[in-house]
Amino acid sequence: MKSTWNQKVWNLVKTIPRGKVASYGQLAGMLGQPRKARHVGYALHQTPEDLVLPWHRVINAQGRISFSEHSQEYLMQKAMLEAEKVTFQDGNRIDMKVYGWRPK
DNA sequence: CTGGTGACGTCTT
DNA sequence: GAAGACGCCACCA
Repeated sequence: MKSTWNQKVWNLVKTIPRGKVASYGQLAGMLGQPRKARHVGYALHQTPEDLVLPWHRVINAQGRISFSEHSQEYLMQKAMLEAEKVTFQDGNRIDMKVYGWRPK
């Protein structure tokens, strides 16, 4: 099977350690395509239901969840992160200095 | 092939 | 700090 962009993204997201978070732009940069940050998010949106991914560990460059605060997705993602001991500042922002994934 | 869409990022007011 | 404009390009109809 040919490797599509989506599959590369999914494969990378699977490597994010528990308790850490990464931004869309950061993931895109790891794939050698810093300008495709938007497509990282798009790829996650296209994730099949039978594929289990730690998608909740992916946030935007602002350290915020990209969903609306009123959405069910936002609440679920936040809950998943807090379950991994990831705390929020001001109730809705993540401190990237502390929880940012720093791969070597 | 063409066009619309969009879990984003960066620059400019 | 906040808000708007623009660029980016994979995927789908």
